[in-house]
Amino acid sequence: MAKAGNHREITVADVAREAGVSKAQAARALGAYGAVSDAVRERVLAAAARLNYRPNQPARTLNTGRSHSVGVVVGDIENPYFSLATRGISDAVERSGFTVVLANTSERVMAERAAVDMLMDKRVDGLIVAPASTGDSAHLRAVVDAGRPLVLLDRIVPGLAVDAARAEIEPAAREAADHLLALGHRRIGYITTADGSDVRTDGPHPLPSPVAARVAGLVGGFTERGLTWDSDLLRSCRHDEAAIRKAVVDLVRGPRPATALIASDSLIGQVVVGALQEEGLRIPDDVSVLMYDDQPWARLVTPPITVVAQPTYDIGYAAGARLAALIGGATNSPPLVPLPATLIRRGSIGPVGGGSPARS
Amino acid sequence: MAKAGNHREITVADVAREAGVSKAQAARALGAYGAVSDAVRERVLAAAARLNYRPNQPARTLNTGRSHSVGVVVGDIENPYFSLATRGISDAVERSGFTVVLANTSERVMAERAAVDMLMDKRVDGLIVAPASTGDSAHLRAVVDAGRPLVLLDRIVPGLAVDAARAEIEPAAREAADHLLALGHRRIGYITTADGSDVRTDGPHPLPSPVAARVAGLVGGFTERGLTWDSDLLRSCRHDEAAIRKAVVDLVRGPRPATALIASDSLIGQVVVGALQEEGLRIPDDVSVLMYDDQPWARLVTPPITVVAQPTYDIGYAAGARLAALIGGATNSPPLVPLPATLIRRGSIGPVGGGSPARS
DNA sequence: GGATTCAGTGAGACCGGTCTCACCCGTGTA
DNA sequence: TACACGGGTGAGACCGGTCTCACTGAATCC
Repeated sequence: MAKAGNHREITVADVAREAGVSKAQAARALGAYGAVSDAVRERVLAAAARLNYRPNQPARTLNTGRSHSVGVVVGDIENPYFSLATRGISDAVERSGFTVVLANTSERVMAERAAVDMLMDKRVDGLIVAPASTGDSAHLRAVVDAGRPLVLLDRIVPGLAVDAARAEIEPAAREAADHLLALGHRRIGYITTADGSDVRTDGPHPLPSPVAARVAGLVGGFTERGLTWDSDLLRSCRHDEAAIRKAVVDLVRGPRPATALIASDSLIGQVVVGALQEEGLRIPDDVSVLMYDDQPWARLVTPPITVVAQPTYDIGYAAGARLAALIGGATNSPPLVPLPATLIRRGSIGPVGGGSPARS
Repeated sequence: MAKAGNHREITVADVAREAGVSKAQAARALGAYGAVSDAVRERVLAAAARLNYRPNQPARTLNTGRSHSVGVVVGDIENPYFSLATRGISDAVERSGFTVVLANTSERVMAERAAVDMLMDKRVDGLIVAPASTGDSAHLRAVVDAGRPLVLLDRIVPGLAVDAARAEIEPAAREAADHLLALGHRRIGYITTADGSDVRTDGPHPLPSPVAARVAGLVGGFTERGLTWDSDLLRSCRHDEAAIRKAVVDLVRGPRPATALIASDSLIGQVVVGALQEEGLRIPDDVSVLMYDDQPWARLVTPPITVVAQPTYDIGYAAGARLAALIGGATNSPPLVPLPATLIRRGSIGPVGGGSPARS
């Protein structure tokens, strides 16, 4: 009585008995493989329908090795970037008959490792991971060593030769930098929540993480003009509203205030815009704002926010489609290419000193 | 060579051989069940670590019947409501060692049925479903008949006696109605994307879907004052931006224009605010706006939007926690109670005719 | 001191499918 | 007519775990 299951599960054996054929034939008819006569197939299918038979996937997985599911490991599903990308992934893989097993990591490498292990134990057919760190990727290497298809999302891991679905950020970042510089901005604050270790403002970026690409575009604009971007203006804070607010205030109220602020994603952008409003600073008269990731609300606020938009859904879809192809063993499927990101000029970037001084 | 798996999987038998014990003992040590001497356990664990053994979950599931995963079926993960609720679910069930298998239905009952079937086939230990329809719930009934724990999210299905994690919408809806009525609004448009069949404006609502609860609160405010809400003002459109825009224009530009608009969720709210801006109508001077579901951007637009906020994350978390308890067979776990929704007054609702006439 | 208990152990059945293999039988071919 | 071929069939091994069961030997009991 402990288990409510007085409904014993219907198995192929039951169906076979009902249809008056062997278990093997019933399985063949139900699994649509091997040779089965029309008469037998019909009888089996009818019996299955009568008994309301449902196949046991884990049993099937056990000896085929295929689970028809893919693992998706993201930092945080409540982040609009990831939820939209996940939708794309989901749409793509479901077309190929896969289901999505989701894991959040809260951007913690330890949680990511645990999630990857668990998904591997579940024998997912493939994995899509938005790696929390560019270093510390032994668990990802283990995935490819085990021969399980892996596609990265949004971020690249140096030295890990796997496909990555992402946007080509740097040109748009550069365009945005040019836009700001042309309007006289020199003190441009950059606010991100990535770990400091992920961002390098020095030296070349052979395999940049998306944040590094954003920063690289900015730096490129400065250097081309013989200027240097003051890297003190880079604020890498905890993913925490108060920390972001503090960074904003620091940047715009400091001794040498920033005249423009770049938010590394839309979650940060929300806080930046809110903090500026609370500080009584007008956009773009007092402070110009650029946000990464377009969101519907960016057009709704006053002024509408200038953004660098990524085709997030498409990135997710491409990741899912590519993974499905890899699982299918399709060697002819083209590898992933970065999708273009575009600068959308709206009203949140204006000339330096466009308004009356905010203070003093 | 077709299969890349030259790395044959390590099994308990391999570990047993390596440790010099029987398969049964190795399994017991690894699975932490049964009686095992310290010496054997130590040897087995060491051997497992040496061979880098990982358990095969599907095999485990096959004969325990437990997959340690729960299915989550939502309309659309890219909807902020669902992505936040999913995060809550995920956090809750992961605490109990479950992983989340996600399925989007695009609010189509057919897709929902297919998703539920697939998840049942995968032998998920329990299911959380945001049902697309209040009717047509045979597939959900089948879940409970099969003895598999089920928790509904956000919506209720009449006649289906299962827990539902949701907000108590009606009081807040009523408060919002009173707020609008007190400011003189009589022509209040309501825009939703639910199927028309889900909304009843007539008769009692013993088990209302959330949309019905929202409408019921509105209607209640009218009837208490001896007024009637003109149900022509209810627009139930396809989930499609153009359709929503058209509904907005119809309502505010018709022969007897609405003076206030209620958006049934934040996705609709975005479109409503955008459409109003494009129409050159000022909020709240020309049209007042109420939105369901608070979103960070609602505070950012000018004026900030008055909303009915739900504790979405908590609703998801409660659903996940309850499901985990049900799976664990905990009969002492309290059933779910609706969480309070609250009206947050910001600046988007004003008196009727607060501004100069918009036209004519 | 003999009976009882019980932790510890290994053999092997079992979960519900898939798949190999041997076999049957009707047809086409030499 | 003898033989090869191949679709259709059933018995049973197998996937990788769990779990029952019988058995051992040491500790406990009377």
